[in-house]
Parts: sequence; structure tokens; C-alpha cells
Amino acid sequence: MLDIKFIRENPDIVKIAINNKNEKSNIDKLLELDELKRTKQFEYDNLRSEQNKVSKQIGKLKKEKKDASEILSQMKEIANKVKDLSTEISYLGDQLLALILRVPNIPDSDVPIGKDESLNEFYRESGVKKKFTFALKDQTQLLEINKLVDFKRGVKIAGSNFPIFVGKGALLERALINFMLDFHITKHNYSEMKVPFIVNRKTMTGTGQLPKLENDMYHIEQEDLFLIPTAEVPVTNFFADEILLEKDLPYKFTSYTPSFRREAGSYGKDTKGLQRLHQFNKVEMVRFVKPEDSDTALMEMIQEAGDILEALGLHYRVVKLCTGDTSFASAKTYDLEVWAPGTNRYLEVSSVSNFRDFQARRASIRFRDHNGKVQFVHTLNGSGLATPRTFIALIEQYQNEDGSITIPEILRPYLQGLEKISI
RNA sequence: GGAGAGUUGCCGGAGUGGUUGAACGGGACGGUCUCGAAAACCGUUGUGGAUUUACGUCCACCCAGGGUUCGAAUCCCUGACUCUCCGCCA
Repeated sequence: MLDIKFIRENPDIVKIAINNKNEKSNIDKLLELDELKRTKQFEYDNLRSEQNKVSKQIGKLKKEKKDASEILSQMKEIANKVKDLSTEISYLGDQLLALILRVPNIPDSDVPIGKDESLNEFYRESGVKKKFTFALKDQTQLLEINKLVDFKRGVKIAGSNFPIFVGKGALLERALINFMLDFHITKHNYSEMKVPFIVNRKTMTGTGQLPKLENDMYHIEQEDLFLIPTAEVPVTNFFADEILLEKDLPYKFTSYTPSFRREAGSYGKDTKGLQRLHQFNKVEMVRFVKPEDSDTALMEMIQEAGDILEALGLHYRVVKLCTGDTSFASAKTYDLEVWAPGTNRYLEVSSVSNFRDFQARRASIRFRDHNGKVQFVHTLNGSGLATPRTFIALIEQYQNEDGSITIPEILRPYLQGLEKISI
């Protein structure tokens, strides 16, 4: 959420940002409502002030057993006005909130302006494309040869894009999760959090998924709860409605959760194999930092996500997202894309974002600085990493001519020493 | 699922329809004392909004939303959540 004062004073900046982000938001209407509400609020405050004063006098008169009936009848009128105004103000307030919750965050000035992913900027790459001397197989072939995933039975028991990891596939997936968690805890000094996979509406609004993306969420109607699309949601809301101490910042949390996404409207696009799933596992990193530290934190987190890929010996690249590809709540986002040689494509395995105070404002996460002043924290998060696509890259980059897969050394302790997956 | 209790500030915990933004206790912070510390004593200790150059003034907030009233933390209604016991179950 943006500061209403900021919108009021910089409507053009906000409008440009909305446009660059391909969002829709009626700022003029919002400002009109804001103005009207403030006028009414002013009237209300004055009337209440009057009412409070006179009520105190009435109290005194009654104590002294004097007659107050004349003032009482006058006050009746004010009381009615106050009631009407208060109804009106709360109605305006609701409308205003509904609008402001749909205003996206403003991209940083160094974010390239562009409509879609084709205008993302190459940032850096790591490692080299392995040279293969044989005909490569892609993920679907490798998964099948080694019997790592059962797609058909997944369809039977849940639906398409709900694969079942079986045997060594399940083992390798679990190994990746545990490896990543351990890595962030021991090498990057994160503290682990195990959170609910189902959250309420307020929580989902706090990080910015709602109201905009309601259609992309799995919703449990009976309780009005949502399946989380990422650990970011419960972990970031951990401190909702709290005022933190400056000395405790930064907080760094890592959390493994499944992620549930309806992927409404994306049918048929990149849905082969493990690329786009309704449920997938992910290890997430979340930080709460002082405003002046968030730029550095973002850079560190990109490297931390990259460290995982480097430890696994996987070639990847980093791109800086353009405005149109940067998500609703984010001010700046970098994606890590890992190389999948089977199809010679780069797959997004991590998205690292600085939200600045946008989420903190929505969820009301603040800290008291050394001057005693209360400020919003900055929040950041990044995948570290999503497992299915890491899985794809791993089996494709580590495939052998016979279709078997060599396990990277660093991962072997997590697979009871297994060196190779083969039939 | 059944029965009951509760929700007040950083925490614990009072609260009569009328100077209660809220007693009291604890914590935290500042000060006095001390070589230093503890103890003791003194003081400070909410958030958001409007207005003002500023001092300040005003408004709102005691789970949420309604209602009664000139006036609500206090009375009434609805809802959410928490806890306890029973039932069921990993």
C-alpha cells in the first residue's frame, strides 16, 4: 500500500507507475474520495468537539442536581448529525480502502521500463553451459526413464499438474529441500520457520496477493481461508500489527512450504512435465530490514539464491525484471533462471524482490528507531529455491548418455550416499 | 461437535454511564546516589488523523461491526478470535 499522502502530493508519479506496471487504478477517483472524506472528517471532528464539551457540562449540572433539559434538547440535534456523518465517513473510508489496496507499488527509478518479459534486462550469469557429446534428453524423457514422477496417477487423484514424485524422485526432491534449508541456515545465517499452509484473508491482503489475485488462489469457502501461493505470505505476516525494536533488525527467516497456485488463464503455456504446477515445493527467504538496508539486502539475497545453484554446479543467469514484469507489490525484482539443456531454455527458479515499505504498510509492520520514532520496516523475499524447476535443471544438466543421472556430490549425503540414479 | 469463561496499553491487571487515554503492579528508558553496579528515590513511557512556523489545540482508538444515550471501555445485539472441560481424532 502506498502512503495516501504520497499519492495526494505526487499523483502523476503514481499514475506513471501504474501505467508502466500494466495495472489499472483510478487515482483521480481515489483522490476525489480522499478529499471528500477529509472534508467530512473535519466537520465531524468539530461537531464531536462541541458534543464532548457540552456533555461534560451536562455531567456537571447533573451532579449539582441542576436542570439541563434545555441543553439536552439542543444536543439531540448535534447527536443526529454526528451519527449521519459517521456513517458517511465509514462508507467513504471503505471505498477509499478498496481503491488504495489496488494501487501497485512504484518501481524503483533504475527498473527498466517495459511492457513484458521481453524487455527484462540481463544482469549476470554464473557457470558455463556444459558441453555434451551425445543427444540430450529433456526432463519428460528423463523422468520417465528413471521413473521419478507419476503424472497419470497425479491426474487421477487430484488433476492435471499435480504430479506424484515416486521412489528416487521423491527422495531427490526431499534432498533438495533439506539441502537448501541447511544451506541458508548454516551459510547465510537464516533462522527456520515452519508455518501454516493455509491463511486468512487479512494475511493474504497484508502481502498484497489480495484483493488483486483472488482468482489465482485456492480458496476454502467455508472458513474463508486460502492456500498459500508462497511462504512469503505467512512468514512476512509473522510480524503483522507489531512494532519491532531497532536492535532486533534485521530478521532473516527461511521456510519450506508447498505453494498452491490455480494458474488460472495459463493453461497450455509451459505446462510440460514439472514446469508449471498447481502445487510445488519451495524454500523461501524473507527479510525484515531497516529502510536504509534494503538495497544491500536485495543484492545479498540474489547471491544467496545463486549460491544454492552454484553449490549444485548448475549454470544459471540473473535478469532484472522490467516494470511490466515486476509484480504488484514489488519495487524491484531480479529473477534467477537456471539452464535446462534438454530444451536449451532458462527456467525461472527464484524471484527476489524488494518491497520497500509497501507490504509493511499493508500489514502494519513497524519498528521504533533510535530517536523513538515509529517507522515502517522494509520487507524482502526471494525463493531459495523452487524445487521442481531446480529438479528439471539438475536432471538435465547431470544426465548421462544412457539416461541415468549423476547426483552432485554435495547432495549425496541427503540421498543416503546415492551417486547415481539409473534404472 | 457439546458446555463454559474470556478479549483493556510493552506485559500483568483494575475499571462506578459523566475531567478514564485509562487506577495499581511489573518491565523498559532517563536522572539522583556510587569508583562502578545493585538497592532506594525522582521522572518519562501508546498509535493514527486534522490544524499550527512553533508551543499547542482538536478528533479517533479499551477485539470488530451495529444499537441505546446529551454522553459508552462501562448497557444491549451480532460476529471474530482465544482459553478450559467433554467428545472425536493424528
